Amino acid sequence: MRSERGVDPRIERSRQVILRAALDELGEAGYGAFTIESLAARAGVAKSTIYRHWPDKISLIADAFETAHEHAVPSVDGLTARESLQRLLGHVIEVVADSVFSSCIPALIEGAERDPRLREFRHRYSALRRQSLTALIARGVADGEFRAAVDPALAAQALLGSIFYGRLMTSESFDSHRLGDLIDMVLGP
Amino acid sequence: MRSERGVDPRIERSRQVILRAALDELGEAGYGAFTIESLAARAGVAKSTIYRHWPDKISLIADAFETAHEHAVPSVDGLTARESLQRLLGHVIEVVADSVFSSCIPALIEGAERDPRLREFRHRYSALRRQSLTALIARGVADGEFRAAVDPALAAQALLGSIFYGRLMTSESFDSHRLGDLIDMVLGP
DNA sequence: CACTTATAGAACGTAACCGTTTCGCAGCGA
DNA sequence: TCGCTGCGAAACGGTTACGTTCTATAAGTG
Repeated sequence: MRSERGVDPRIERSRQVILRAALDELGEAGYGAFTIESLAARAGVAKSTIYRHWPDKISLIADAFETAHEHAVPSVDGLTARESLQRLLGHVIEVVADSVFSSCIPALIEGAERDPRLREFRHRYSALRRQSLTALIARGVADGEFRAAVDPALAAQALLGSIFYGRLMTSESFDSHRLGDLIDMVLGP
Repeated sequence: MRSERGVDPRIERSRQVILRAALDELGEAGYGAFTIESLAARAGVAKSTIYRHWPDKISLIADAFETAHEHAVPSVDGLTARESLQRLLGHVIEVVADSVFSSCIPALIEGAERDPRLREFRHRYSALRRQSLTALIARGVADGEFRAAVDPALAAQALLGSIFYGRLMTSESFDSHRLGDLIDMVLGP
């Protein structure tokens, strides 16, 4: 038995290479056409290596999403609620418009429809972001920055919904130049 | 050669049975796991019959969406813009929350990512609805029913986005009791 | 009724992917 | 250096779906 410290680095190295390739593959092939064999080819790895680390396709995909979940969220220290919103949503727009993760969103939605683990991840993923937005909006309402009648949770959903709707149902992503207008419209002055 | 009028009714009957079953299958299995063989089994039809009507899976799916596209949109004659919005969006909420079509939305999104024909359909489908909403909102703005600063297109996207975001990224669909609040928040008085 | 033809059902070869196993190698820790 | 073990590569049988072809049936037409 190996000691805790002296873990063979090949294990983690393989894991990272495979998980990264998994997101690429998922974005290109989609949830249904994602296969272990094509992943192995893309990652430059033997099929048996993948099966040594994960029991099945679902575990691997769920793992890949979890691992990629560490986002660089922009700092909002010392900003007004409106400025913070502008910055956070601007970041969402960027990520949703173009990133490895972005191209996986359709696959995530499709996968979440079939598998409870992906559904759980998707829910956690969206809930976290929505909650922080909601808290921020609530602060803005309390400070008189936004209209008093605004329901923070509903507003957060409208803002995020605008961005995701563009990505998922139309062919263009949200135009970041209109973010200010969107915030004004939903939250008022 | 047959006359134009005396077309064999078996053809159209088969088409309808298959297209209907295709939506069911698409909703249950998803875009990737959709197969001709499982569709044939579900429709109670021979595989060869399907291949006689469509050259491949994509054509069939695109056809199924087109055929199912005839919606019963509620009448909005003689209503104010706000009342019309309430009714139209209420209908969207119903459809998105629960219908054969609803369960196909994830598959449509996934499929649109892979195939230009489905992308085209999705775009047309969403654009139509968005445009009629936009026109309605513009009317409300012109009539002073909504805030003057409202951008109709942006508002339409925010309203629809709220509804679709709930369906696609969270586990709950939009609560129709909050529709009034949503409209008030986005469009003011 | 006699004809045409769409369909059901079965069989076919092909291809992809499954998940497992075996083996030789090379990177690793001690 | 030695022993361990993760890895690449290849092969395996099994399964599923592909798209095509054939035949008998039965529904439609005139």
